[in-house]
Amino acid sequence: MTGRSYHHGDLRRAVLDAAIDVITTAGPAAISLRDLARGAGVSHAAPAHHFKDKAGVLTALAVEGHERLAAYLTAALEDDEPELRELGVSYVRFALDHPAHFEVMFRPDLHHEDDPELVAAKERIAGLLAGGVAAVPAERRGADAGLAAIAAWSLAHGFATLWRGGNIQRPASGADPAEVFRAVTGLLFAPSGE
Amino acid sequence: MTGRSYHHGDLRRAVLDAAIDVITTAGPAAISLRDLARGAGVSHAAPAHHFKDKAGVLTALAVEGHERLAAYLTAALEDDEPELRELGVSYVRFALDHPAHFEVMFRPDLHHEDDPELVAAKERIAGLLAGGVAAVPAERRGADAGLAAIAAWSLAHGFATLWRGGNIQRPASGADPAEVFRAVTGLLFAPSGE
DNA sequence: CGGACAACTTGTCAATGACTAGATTTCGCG
DNA sequence: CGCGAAATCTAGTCATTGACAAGTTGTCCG
Repeated sequence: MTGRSYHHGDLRRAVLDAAIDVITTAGPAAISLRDLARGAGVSHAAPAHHFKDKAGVLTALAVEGHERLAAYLTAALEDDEPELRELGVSYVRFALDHPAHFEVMFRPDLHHEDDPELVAAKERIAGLLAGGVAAVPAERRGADAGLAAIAAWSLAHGFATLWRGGNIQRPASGADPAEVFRAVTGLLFAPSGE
Repeated sequence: MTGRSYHHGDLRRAVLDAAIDVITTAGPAAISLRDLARGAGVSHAAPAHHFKDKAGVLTALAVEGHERLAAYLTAALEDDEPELRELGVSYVRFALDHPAHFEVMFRPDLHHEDDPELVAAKERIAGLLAGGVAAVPAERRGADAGLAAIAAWSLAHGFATLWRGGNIQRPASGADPAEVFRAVTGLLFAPSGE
């Protein structure tokens, strides 16, 4: 090894990390393959060898995001007595912890929609959510588990999205959004007391 | 008037409509100012006079979207005995009727965030939602109206977003998403029967 | 050691966003 | 009515970008 020469070592990860940075601070519209290449110290065409396209980079990010989300959700489900609420809280936490991934994951126009890895990752998430909801006792989630899954996912996803966009006026400044979300779920899933 | 000559007549609207078309079919990442100009039959720099920027076009679209959404929501609130559920259904219907607007409205990185018109339009929506929720009898929405508003908004927004992204497996193919959403709200807001 | 393969570079091309200067038209206002 | 200012649009330019092609360097395996 003659110092950093021809081969980068792990260009793929370097590009992904740089993309995460840019997206986090300036949004997905601001990424430029050439800029990512510059940041990694390689030529402008190097990234194309790992991700065929610009969309390829974002597709890879989306896949990675789904994988990380899966980790969050499985952690919440590993609890002895999994609660629907905690599943949602995990979802929200993921969105806040990994904003760049979250940003790209649900933007089909930015990536290769039919990428097999992406499709598989999406299915895994859907399965995790459906399974997690179904595991909750029917008295606490209604008769239709499928509908309950849609409700839970919608609530968590909407909350995370709106919060990130600054559309939700924070009840108490500096409040932990995940805690706010917890309060919201309490309101919805147990309106008759608790 | 010597036929269509120098002045277009309503270039602003023509550009916006063209943008709506492109976004609807290919997403916001696919718009190009020059392309929009071509579609309107004007020179490549003409749009810049109505919308300073590319972001300016999207900002205008976001403002317009908020205005249309406000119309949907006020219509739902004009009911004699406004129901929280119908407010949500209106929200979902708007998202499905005007996908391009909806797509842009919650994407801060695409427009000029501090545009006064945009800020005002956003505040109007937030006010409508908060007011609509507060008008619902406290027994049917819990004690904390602010929290209820967040819940309702999150649910409707998440559902609309996920549906549009194809993340929700349609319970019955061809089902009206707004009806599915109605079922979802029934599940959440009245879990103890109804 | 030799060739196949992967990783990277250099060069190129059309397209784009933004900017400038100038042409044409409309409109306010005396 | 008429003139000048402002609005609208055109034409030209520049740096940047994504994609592609062809060549270079390094690695690995038989």
